[in-house]
Amino acid sequence: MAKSDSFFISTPIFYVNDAPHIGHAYTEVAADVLARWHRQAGDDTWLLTGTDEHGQKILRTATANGYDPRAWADKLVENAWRPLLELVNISNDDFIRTTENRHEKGVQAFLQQLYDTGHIYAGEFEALYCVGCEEFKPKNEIVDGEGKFEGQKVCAIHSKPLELHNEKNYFFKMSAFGDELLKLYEERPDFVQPASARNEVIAFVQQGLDDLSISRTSFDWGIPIPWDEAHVTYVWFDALLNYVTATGYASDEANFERRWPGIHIVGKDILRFHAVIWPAMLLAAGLEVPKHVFAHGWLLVGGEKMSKSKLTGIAPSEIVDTFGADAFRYYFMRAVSFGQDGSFSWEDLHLRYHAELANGFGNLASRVLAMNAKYFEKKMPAATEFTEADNKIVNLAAEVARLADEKMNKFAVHEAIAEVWKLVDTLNGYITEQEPWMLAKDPANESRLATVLATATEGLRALAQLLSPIIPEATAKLWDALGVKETLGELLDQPLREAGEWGRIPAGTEQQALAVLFPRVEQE
RNA sequence: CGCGGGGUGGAGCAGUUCGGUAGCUCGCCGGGCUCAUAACCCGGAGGUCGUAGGUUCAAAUCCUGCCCCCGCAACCA
Repeated sequence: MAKSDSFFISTPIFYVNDAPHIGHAYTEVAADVLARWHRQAGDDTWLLTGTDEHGQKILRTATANGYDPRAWADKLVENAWRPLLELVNISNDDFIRTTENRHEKGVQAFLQQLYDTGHIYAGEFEALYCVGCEEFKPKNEIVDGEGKFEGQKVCAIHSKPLELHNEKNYFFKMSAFGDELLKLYEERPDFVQPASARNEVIAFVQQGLDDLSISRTSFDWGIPIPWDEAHVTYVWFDALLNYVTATGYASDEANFERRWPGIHIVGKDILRFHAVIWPAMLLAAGLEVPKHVFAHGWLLVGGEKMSKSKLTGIAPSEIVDTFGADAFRYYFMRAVSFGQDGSFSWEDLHLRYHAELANGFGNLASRVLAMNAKYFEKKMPAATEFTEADNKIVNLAAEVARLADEKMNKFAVHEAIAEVWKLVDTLNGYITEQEPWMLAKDPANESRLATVLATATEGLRALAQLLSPIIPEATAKLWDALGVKETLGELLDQPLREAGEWGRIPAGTEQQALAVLFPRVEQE
């Protein structure tokens, strides 16, 4: 069992052939925010992401473009996927590609183990196969063709004719694990989250599980089955194993011990693979199942799922170029209930950016630092006696830090942010009520003025800490402006769960000018 | 009888697990303030919680029927 403070979290590995859109970036950001939160809270954190590069479709696209598949994947990884991570500031600790040696060796070791222990058998398989799905179709996904495909059987998903394939396949005896899986869902209600996803998975498994064909012979772009090299491994079986091959399965026992089991953040479309097939594979191998599988929702545009054919697919750079990576991260984490579908619109983005980031947080930082500069020569004022109003801020900061951590632990990212934002709003109100500009008019009030501004400045410090997992760029700027690097250290080293501790900035600390954190963006 | 999500003031959402004065953000109206990114603060108007029944002292929340929207079937998290 991994140590209790181990926090290994993964995104799905992305199919290299896809064009990155805001949905991919959304998944990455969600996992990244959770990872940054836990990392900064002091947990032994590891964020994994990567790419899925095998399979018939990739082979076909590569060939069609005049590349060999490996070079094709290289190109896409470097031109599309790694840049996506940089664009939205993903702090991944590792990036695994399924074509890497460490992965292929691990997959083969896993297969061999399952084969040796009788979980894999050779079978003759003849069934209707969908090239689009890269799989033989179960009865319920085969429908009668219409129009030009009249009289043929077509795939319910792709609406294209199925091909009758007959091949020797190796099968994973997944059918044997139905009861164990149901027991797992029962005993660990938080294994699959949110609850709607769990219900779906349970209903699916209750229908009974078939064995899973895990090898292919019709093409060779994949990982060879170790005992029969005429076969390559089915892409999903291959891809799912990335979570363990990346953390040392069959290669680095100590590291594997330290990281596994992990937490998987997935899109709801690939929930079954992660909540059914994957744990069954692990159970067969005698390994621990994941801690959690969390399925997030879709981003909808104009009330519908994004679609390239309807031109609603949006490249993350379109947003980042205008509003910045922080705004991208903040917006999707705040505006969408994590686990549910969320709607995206430029209007809403524009609105929230200004109301919450620019007017709320950015302006708060700006007004406080401006007053420190104006009334205390750019130095941290020395607080003296606290009034009830000051104490309310102190208590709220501690409360908010506690609740935000609680919410983050439950994957309720949107609620955690809402908690922290209470401090932003309350501080803005506090300043208005305390009227430091009035106090400044009479030298007799100097000590009160210092206490008010010191309180507000400590509030900014707490906010910088609490928000750095979500908006790392802006909070880093704020940290610099607070001038606390020498006394408190780097922002990313600030213990998150103690963000509410007060009086940490020494009086007299020299502050720097603060650049506008969230510049206003003209409506197009 | 395929599976799933959803219908709450103008917009977007929370609340539905364990029934008990309907809440948040934006927008709108009025006022305050001037430190600040024409920002900030306070107050107000606006909803029979899709619909028809049922259970209950009490239902957005539980039960039943119905209507509507959306997703899974699209190279797409």
